[in-house]
Amino acid sequence: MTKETITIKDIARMCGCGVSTVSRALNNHTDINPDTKEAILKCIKETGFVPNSMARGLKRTETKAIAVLIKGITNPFFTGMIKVIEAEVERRDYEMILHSIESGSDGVEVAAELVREKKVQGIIFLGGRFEDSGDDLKKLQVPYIFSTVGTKPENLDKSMYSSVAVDDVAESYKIITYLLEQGHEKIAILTDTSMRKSSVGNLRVEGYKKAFFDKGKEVDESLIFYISDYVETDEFFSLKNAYTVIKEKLMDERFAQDRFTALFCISDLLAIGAMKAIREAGLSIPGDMSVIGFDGLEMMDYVSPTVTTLVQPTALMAKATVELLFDVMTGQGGNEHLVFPGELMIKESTVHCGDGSNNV
Amino acid sequence: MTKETITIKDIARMCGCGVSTVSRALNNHTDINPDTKEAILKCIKETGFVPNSMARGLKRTETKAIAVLIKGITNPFFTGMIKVIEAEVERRDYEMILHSIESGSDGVEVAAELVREKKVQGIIFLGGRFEDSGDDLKKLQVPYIFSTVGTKPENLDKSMYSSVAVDDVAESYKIITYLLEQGHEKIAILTDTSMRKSSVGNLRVEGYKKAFFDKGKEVDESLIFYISDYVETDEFFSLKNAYTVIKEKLMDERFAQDRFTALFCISDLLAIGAMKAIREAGLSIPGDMSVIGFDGLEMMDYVSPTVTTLVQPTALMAKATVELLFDVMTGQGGNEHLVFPGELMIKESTVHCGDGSNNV
DNA sequence: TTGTACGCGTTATCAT
DNA sequence: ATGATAACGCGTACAA
Repeated sequence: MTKETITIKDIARMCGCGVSTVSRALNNHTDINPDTKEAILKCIKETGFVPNSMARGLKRTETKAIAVLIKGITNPFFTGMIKVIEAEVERRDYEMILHSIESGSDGVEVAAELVREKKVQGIIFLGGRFEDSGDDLKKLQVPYIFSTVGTKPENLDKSMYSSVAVDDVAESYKIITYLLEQGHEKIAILTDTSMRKSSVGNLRVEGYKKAFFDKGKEVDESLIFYISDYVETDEFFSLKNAYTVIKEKLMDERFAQDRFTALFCISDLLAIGAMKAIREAGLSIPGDMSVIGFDGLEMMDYVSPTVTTLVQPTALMAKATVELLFDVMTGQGGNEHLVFPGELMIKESTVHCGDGSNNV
Repeated sequence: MTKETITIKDIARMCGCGVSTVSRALNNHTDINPDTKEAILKCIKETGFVPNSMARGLKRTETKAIAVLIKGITNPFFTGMIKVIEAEVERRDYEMILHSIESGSDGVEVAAELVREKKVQGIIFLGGRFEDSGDDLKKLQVPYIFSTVGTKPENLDKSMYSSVAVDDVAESYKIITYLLEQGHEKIAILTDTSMRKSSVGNLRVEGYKKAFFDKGKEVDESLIFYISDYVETDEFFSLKNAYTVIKEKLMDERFAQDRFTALFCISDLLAIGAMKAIREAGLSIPGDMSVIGFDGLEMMDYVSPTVTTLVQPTALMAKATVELLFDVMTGQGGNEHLVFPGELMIKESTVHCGDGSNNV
């Protein structure tokens, strides 16, 4: 029952050779007689011997492993990317160590620990915020890449890391321009927080303002809804938060003549939450209110009405993330910053302003 | 820049003591002067020293780590549980090694590897199928628990493992009974596959049949929709699959007089997909068709109409999973099989048969 | 209570 | 091409 742990020494003894020869066979070294190698490998297979990775890691400088640090594991947007990343990493015969980062921490400490303890060769940060992590990141001894992270570290040269993302400002600009061209004037944006300088949310707010500016329109700051003003949580991107905020907004303005006619939510999940509040206020989508999300979750095409959203090419981005990281790891290339184009998928939740309103 | 790796020796030298004293301080040994211990811990904190887990694992028989093997990481139902499990494991000062299992494999081999290489002390299987894994599981040297896994291993005594789940048969029975009492007679069920004997799907089909039987009604086998009959994929629980199957079913039966009036989808995701197909067929929910899901995803309360679903107490189940595993690991208790009660949350998607139909 | 020295299983260096 | 041996960083007898 209790299989005695079999070591490299046992193999050596059984094969009548030294441990170093066995090690050579294990690690595909060239300086070994093919015949002895074959004999050893055969013996290994028979005994079912597997090298102890602890001992291996203790001695080896490098392990074939990378780490993926995900902030927000409940977000379908990220889990969708994990699947692709996992496949890509496995294809390269590397191990992927997956770690979920609790809200509050940025995970750089976890990353450092992973480098120290598990000797991972590279790190993928999936989501999260890193504006204040420059100094900690500098201590990281391995290449790292920010994938779909809007908040790059300040205080850190761009040549020190790689990144893969969409252009948040430009894509947001695209969205708002579309709404403006549909005749919407009072366009609200639901974003996370104004507290951090360079969050994804603020980048998208930047695009929002830019679009207004370029059309020669003024921005109504009161139409920028910050979730952090209403709820006390780190998990901004929740259905409930969006619901709560929009509910309150619509109560305030319900009887105002000039309610906003379009709402851009900076994530699809927020859009789902917001839409419930809009419906409960007795407003029809898109008749009374156009809604746009961001991410391109599969789900947006399955709810009713289907939701216009900016689709991020997640599969491509995930692939590029792994490819870029490995290129840097193997020295085949330097750090790069890849920007992928999003695509605005027009669905049922948006119409020309005034169209389809429910006053039949 | 390049922070030289700091070891226990460095700490010993800096504190003017031997390595064993440092080790004692690290591992909360009793035979150490509280003062020296404090001084050492202070020094450790200042230097940011962290013991190398590889070296530690090489020496130690046991590592404070458990593994969580998740099948279907894109499923919000599971990721929601991960968060709780993670917190609970951390609270016990253990490391949680998270591994996503690709579809096709049951992950038992991965588990064995984790035991061998990472020396994990216990394993949580989150989702998946294990009917044919009995023999492989027997070789596992550590306690393991199936959490929200409907397909327990055959050919393996129940005292060999623990489990946490709802009673799939009973909860399904509850759902169908409710529909029958609402006057529905032709009730369809959308399930995954008939190929495996004891899948979650088949357990729920069993409850479905039982409910009919107990009401003295006959089961119409043609109303049991198996996704595997229509799509060739391992990922049965996808929006798209549900959509495809129900779309086809409604095309077939659209003009039949006796279309089914209620649909029970064995997961909430399937319900979302199915509802799109139902809407596209020109049918109203719940007017023409009542729909019920299973799992209790938060999202079900945010779509329109809100969807009646059987809520699984995920937080409780996740906590119980960790607690039970640790009890077995520490020898504080034997293997157990916990069954949690689900709760049928009635929402807008279900009505009494005939009520609210759209022939105004 | 504390320090010294050895061993955990593997890889890398060196001699042969 | 091969084998002996020294590390890797830590835990722990054992000695003091």
